[in-house]
Amino acid sequence: MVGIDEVARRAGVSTATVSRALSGNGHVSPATRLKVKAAALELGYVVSSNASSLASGRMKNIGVVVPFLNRWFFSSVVEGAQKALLQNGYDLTLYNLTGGGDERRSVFEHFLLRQRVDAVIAISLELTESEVARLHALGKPLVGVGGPISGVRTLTIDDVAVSRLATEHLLALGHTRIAHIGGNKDFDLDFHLPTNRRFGYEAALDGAGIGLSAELFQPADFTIRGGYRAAKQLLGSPHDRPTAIFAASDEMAIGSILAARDLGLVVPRDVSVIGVDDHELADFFGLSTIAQFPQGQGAKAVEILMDQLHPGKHDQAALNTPMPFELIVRSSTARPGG
Amino acid sequence: MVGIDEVARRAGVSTATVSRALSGNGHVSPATRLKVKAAALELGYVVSSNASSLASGRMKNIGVVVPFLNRWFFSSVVEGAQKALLQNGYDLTLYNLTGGGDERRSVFEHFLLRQRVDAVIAISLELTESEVARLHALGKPLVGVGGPISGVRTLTIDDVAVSRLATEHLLALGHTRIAHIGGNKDFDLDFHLPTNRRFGYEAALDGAGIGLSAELFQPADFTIRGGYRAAKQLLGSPHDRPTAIFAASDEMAIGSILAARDLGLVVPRDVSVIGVDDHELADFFGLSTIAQFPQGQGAKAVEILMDQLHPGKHDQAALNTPMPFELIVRSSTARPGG
DNA sequence: TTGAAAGCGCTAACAC
DNA sequence: GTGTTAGCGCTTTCAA
Repeated sequence: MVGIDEVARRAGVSTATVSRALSGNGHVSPATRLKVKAAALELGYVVSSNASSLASGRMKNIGVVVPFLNRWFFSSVVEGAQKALLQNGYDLTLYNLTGGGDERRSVFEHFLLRQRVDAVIAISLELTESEVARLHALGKPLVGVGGPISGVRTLTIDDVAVSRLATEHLLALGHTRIAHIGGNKDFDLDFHLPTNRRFGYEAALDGAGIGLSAELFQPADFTIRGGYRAAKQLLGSPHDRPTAIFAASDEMAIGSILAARDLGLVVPRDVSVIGVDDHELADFFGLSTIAQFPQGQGAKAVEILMDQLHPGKHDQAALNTPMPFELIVRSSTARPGG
Repeated sequence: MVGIDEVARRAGVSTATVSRALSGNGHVSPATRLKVKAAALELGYVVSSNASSLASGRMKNIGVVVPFLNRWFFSSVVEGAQKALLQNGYDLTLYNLTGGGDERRSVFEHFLLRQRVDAVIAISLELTESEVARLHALGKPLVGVGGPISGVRTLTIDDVAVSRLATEHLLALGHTRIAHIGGNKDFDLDFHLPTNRRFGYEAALDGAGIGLSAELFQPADFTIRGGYRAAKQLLGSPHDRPTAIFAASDEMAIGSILAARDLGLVVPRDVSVIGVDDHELADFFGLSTIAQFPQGQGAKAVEILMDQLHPGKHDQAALNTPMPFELIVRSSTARPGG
């Protein structure tokens, strides 16, 4: 590996100047900078991140903690964050908590502590108090995406508004018997969002002067399979079948569409279905949905961290921008009986 | 941050001894080791990975390069690798090439070179010659998973055997008009496996004395949507409709099942469908498939790297173990007309 | 604007 | 088995 001193010699300057020219910290005359960059390029020099980090205290590395990796939302957020980090010259170190237990503990008690990251992004994570404490003890910037972490700045769509919008879309079409498939209590512990989505649904019905009825709610686990089961329950009822279903995730909505088909119902003629996410499969199934943009959320998280890490370097990101969402109407929703 | 010298003072030993006791390198008396560990725990000491890496040349970090993250196979491999790395005290730094172009170049020309990783795992990546050259220039262990990299040890299932097995399953059930949905040429450039899967299919038919016919092959892009389109083409044919479809991925197989349903065909009565992967949705759709175990592949890649990084520490992993696969029969395959 | 030199916190010879 | 000490390769005062 070629080191900084070789570059210095080649460029006829000191190592200090090379460091300044390449990192952009401190002033170097344009001429020198050019010489140094040329020398570095010719020699194929790349800084040793360890030496640089040790000397400067900057790691150029962000830790990203996720509870799962093989779910659309999580991997999309990571993808968005990765791309943004790359552009800023940062690495992304991934900590996947799937499996829980020991792994989870060692991530918080060991891995995150070894001075390897400048900041942490926690995705849809419900953390214990001691975990939050450890994170704060790091003394490093921390931002959450998609899930509430007590005392931590979190990027998330307004779940109440999202589900209200979805429900209002159905109401506007003329539906009055609207079922909801949302998170069950177990899930709630980890995400909290199911509850909020339920609130929005209830608020919308309320606003339309429609009473809630318990048999129009089914809990499920945010998967296609879970949505399928829940929808079968709702649609199998011989009396007063709902004419529309609002599922708190696209995967559950897709499960609902499949359940409807298996019951011989035609979507949207017999039942309308709307989800939340704009999952990659939503388009294929013609699913109406409220899109959220997880990659944008990942990128935004990075932007905020960069602001904190390099104050003044970027335009200060508005710290309380709510994340955008958008109703996308496809072919799974229509007027009842239409 | 508490440093090694504080621990040394607290334990009444030198920093060298602390280093030895904590890292397990070099000999320390059991009594001393205990004292040191206790002191470290009390003080909440965790080594600075930078200082450690700089001094030792070991990064305790593996780079993982993936072309996509939000596909089941990739995220599963990463998950498996992550878990195995964690157990070995290693971090995982992720490089996602999605988007290609600039990002891709900077990963190879910058990020991987800054001495941050001890080794690299490349997942299903078709690399250019110059990229392979750069990787080799790192002088670090390198292992591929699921895709062929010229001159690099790669972990993969035997695609020919896999597709032969799938096809033979259909043949054994009595099918003779067996269609195949495989990769198209564009995809081939990146993966190569489609071709191999097609070979196995052809070999199996050949072995059964059944001639190939061009209209029984449809290219697709490994997604549900692609499989759906391809299957519509195959099953929509008014004459000599195939009685079975072997799709080179579960996602395409699921697309085929949905296409069959939309055409009014019943699976498996009118058409049998088999895929490859054992995707998380396979079970839900009752899909017969050849399972591969991506998490196991990720874990295996780590095992091999650990062997190379710490010779003698682990049992030498047999370097040429082919990755396992397994026929899983569910309800999407049956005797023709059954 | 540039150079000299003192560390950053740890590991690994080398001595004892 | 343990301590002493010289770096690892860079960044950053401080002086010039």
